[in-house]
Amino acid sequence: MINKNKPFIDKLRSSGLRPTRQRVEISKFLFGSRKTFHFTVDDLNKLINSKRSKKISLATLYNTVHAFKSAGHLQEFSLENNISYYDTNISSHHHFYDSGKLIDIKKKDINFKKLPVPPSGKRIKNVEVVIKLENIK
Amino acid sequence: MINKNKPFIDKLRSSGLRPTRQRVEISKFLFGSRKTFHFTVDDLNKLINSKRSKKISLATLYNTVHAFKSAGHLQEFSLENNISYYDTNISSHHHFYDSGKLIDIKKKDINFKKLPVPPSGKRIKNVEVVIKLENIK
DNA sequence: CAGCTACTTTAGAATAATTATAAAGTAGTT
DNA sequence: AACTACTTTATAATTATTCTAAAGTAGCTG
Repeated sequence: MINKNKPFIDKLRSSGLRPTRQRVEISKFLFGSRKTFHFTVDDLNKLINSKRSKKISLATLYNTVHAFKSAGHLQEFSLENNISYYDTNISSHHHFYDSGKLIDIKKKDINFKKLPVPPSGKRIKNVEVVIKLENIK
Repeated sequence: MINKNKPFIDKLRSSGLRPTRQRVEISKFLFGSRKTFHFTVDDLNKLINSKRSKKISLATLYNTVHAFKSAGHLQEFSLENNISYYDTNISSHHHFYDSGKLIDIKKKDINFKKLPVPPSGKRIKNVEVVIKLENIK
């Protein structure tokens, strides 16, 4: 019973975060399924707080998402609408982007024939590809 | 004398925009040099309005930048900080991104060996690559 | 060129995502 | 059980952007 939360508690502990009720709940929500997904803090607020009697404050959602990002459990990115999107898929991969919606592209589905040399003193941290789509009329 | 503004006036007219004093000034600032660059509306505000007695209002800067974007004279994109960046280089190209700064990568410096097939009914509008850099320690 | 009309500019208010604040609560240690 | 540092929370503050509506202007048209 209490064991059901163990992996989430461990994940928090190993990231230097105390396993509070709120963090465990958010953790389960974000990492409890094999499926990865994209979300905004507003999504998270609606999805987590609609089904629970004890609401988690927006500030805590922000705090926790930032903590997870710093710990490397989430990837952040921003689209044209200037809202932060988060991705529970932290393996290197790419995206289709079509009218506000994101679709994952597996890393192996994009290969480079040629990449530029970074400026001196710098090295490549990661490569992000966004393929914008439009309707075929 | 008045001719100096002709190319900017023409550019505005051909985009269906009336050549107002404000638009011509902004146009000269953005497109008056051979060098392309990246900027935010806040940058534009500081750079344009610091050197002029007749200030251009922020609302006009936003309006004009949006109009130029719609006309295809500017490219918009967003980074992690949820601010809109604009690029006066509208040819297809890519970017290095390093601690808030952007460096252009020529299109020819990135080639793909493999790209994914878009979902049905959709086609690729464009492909944007951002290469994040880090310091070599 | 006077007058008209639709398009522009503008100051300021409104909005929305995010961050800051500081008081109350809690985890983990002693 | 008590203590302390870390957390949560409601709320205020901040910031980029958009909206509003009134005043100004460009480009006809007669």
